[in-house]
Amino acid sequence: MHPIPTIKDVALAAGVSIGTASKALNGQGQLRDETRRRVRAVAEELGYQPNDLAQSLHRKRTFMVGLISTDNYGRFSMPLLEGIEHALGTAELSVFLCNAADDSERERRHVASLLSKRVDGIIVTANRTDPRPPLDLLGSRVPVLYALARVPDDSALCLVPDDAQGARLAAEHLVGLGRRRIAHVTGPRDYEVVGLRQEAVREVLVAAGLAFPERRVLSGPWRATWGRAAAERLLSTDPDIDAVFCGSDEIALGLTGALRERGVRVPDDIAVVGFDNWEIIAEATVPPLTSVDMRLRDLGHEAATALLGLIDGERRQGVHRLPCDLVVRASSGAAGGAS
Amino acid sequence: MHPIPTIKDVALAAGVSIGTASKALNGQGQLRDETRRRVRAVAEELGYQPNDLAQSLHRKRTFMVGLISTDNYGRFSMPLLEGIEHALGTAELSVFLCNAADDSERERRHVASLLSKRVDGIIVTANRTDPRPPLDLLGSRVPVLYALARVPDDSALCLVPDDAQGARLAAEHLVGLGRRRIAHVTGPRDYEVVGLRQEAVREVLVAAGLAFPERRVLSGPWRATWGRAAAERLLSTDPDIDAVFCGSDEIALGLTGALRERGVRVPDDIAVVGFDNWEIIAEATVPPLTSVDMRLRDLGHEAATALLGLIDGERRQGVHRLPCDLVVRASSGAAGGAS
DNA sequence: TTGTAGGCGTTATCAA
DNA sequence: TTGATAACGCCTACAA
Repeated sequence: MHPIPTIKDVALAAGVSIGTASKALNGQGQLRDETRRRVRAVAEELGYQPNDLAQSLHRKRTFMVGLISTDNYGRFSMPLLEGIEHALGTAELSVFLCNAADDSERERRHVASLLSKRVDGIIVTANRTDPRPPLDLLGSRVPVLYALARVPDDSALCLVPDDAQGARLAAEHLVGLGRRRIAHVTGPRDYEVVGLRQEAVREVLVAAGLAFPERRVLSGPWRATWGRAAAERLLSTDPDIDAVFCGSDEIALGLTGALRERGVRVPDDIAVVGFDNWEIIAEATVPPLTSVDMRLRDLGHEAATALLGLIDGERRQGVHRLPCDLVVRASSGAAGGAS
Repeated sequence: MHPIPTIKDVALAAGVSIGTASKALNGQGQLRDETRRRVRAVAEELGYQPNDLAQSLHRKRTFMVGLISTDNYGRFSMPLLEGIEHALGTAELSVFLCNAADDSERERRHVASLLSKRVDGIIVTANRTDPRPPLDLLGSRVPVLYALARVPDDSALCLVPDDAQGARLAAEHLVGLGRRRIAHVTGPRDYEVVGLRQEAVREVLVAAGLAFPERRVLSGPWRATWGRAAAERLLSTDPDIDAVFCGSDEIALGLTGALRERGVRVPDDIAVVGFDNWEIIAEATVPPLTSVDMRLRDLGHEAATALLGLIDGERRQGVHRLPCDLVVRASSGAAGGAS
């Protein structure tokens, strides 16, 4: 039994023709019950596994999709992957992993390979939602969906977190807790989300009749060290702030640590809210960090489901922004937040 | 051009037979140069992409491999994935992602699916190196390789980091810097690596004529909060220690933060070394953390390469332990470590 | 130098 | 109720 048994072997062993064996195994056509059972028994015994390649050749679907990621499996990819893989897995689709690592040449090669394999669709993921060039489909018409990524093309379907809404959640949370002088320590200005979130915060504060002067928006790298530096700066230039909304949990971790070392009590003196809800970081923070959750796993799930829709001929397009959650822990000083 | 062009379309458009077109495209057989060129030109123009499924059907290789991960894309998966995908990508192999999430039923289904697709091989990854049940191949003979995972089966090929050697690096580093009273704050005892590392540390200390009493080995969860708790415990029960080797960077982060808040200077009073070299964490630590690097990306690369070997008929087996690195930063107080 | 025919493993149509 | 036969898209002897 060295060679993998084919349907031919099954047919032979069961004493029927190939066609009959096929019907028996797929429950097609009219067969005597006994025949069907016999064929199936033989197949079982031989450990017969239908050859997907041959099947795909015949149907017009392969039940395979490509997943092209343009970042190096960063922190965001994982929950996204999980959601995608979960949704597709339940639909019995298989996923091809392709890491293009921002190299457009590799991306082309991956696309070519996927097309050769006749995947039913492609999902493109990135680690930032700023527009990227559309995937070059090499003339093909495969359905494509962008998750946590955006392209300038209006006919494309893109799923991204609703950063503005997430920021609003955070700001409203702090305002609702009575904080009046809120600072925003965020990432580099050339990230679209930095602008979106900042505007959202401003709207909330203005609506609450609170000030939000320029000096309370501090922009720097997405790192813990920047959080520390920002803490120093805030304490020296704007010592009366009572809350900080950070653009990432890393920043919040650094900031919180620096505040504590300076004797500032969190959340009593200054409440802190992060963004990303990266559990490891949020729970390593002291006290544990209230943070905005982009629900990337759900986004991945949604993306996969939407791709299935596209494959089935739906025509959705445009940029869809999925709502974020706020996960409340102790750092913001909300009642019961002592997680 | 709605339907994807096949070689038949190319042949037709080029005015040759299918066989001739095939030869022209693959550089087989004897053809007039002009014919070859013409066929290729037509193919190019039509955007012809050979159908991999059809090709795979009669070569005996699909150039696809399955990647089964049994953890939920944890932190270790990322570099591992990267290494694997990179190595296989350069070899023009495609990777099927399968997250079994420790559910043996899902694992079976994934294996069945992979076998149906006639993958050339399978890589199994986990997040801990304790023995797991061997993959049930459903009777098939596909080459399998375990990366960052181990099975009790001696004929299997498993690649894991050399935790003992890594721990030795850390211990020797500290001893070399003159530290004499070294504690080890590590993970749960039921992890194999916890025992391996602890033994390695002991050997190094004993060889250096240093004591390593039981009370200096503190075991708990792999989390920052445990690091904090351990710091308290050490300061109260064993206040004269001058170095701590932590079982993970998370633990080290928590421990270091707690030490600083207690007024202990790191590294002057107590040097700290972590394990994992998780950059985000190591650099969020104050001061930046010296840490053992398991070189997972290399391990992934190695794994993929080894799998290619198995596919080509090599017969490697057994557990191979790949050496770790020590990445020196400021927390251990080594000269020049002020990264 | 090129075309034909058979096969890779399956499914579906149509006779028998 | 079952068995040929023709695809699916491609490759490779072998024949012309």
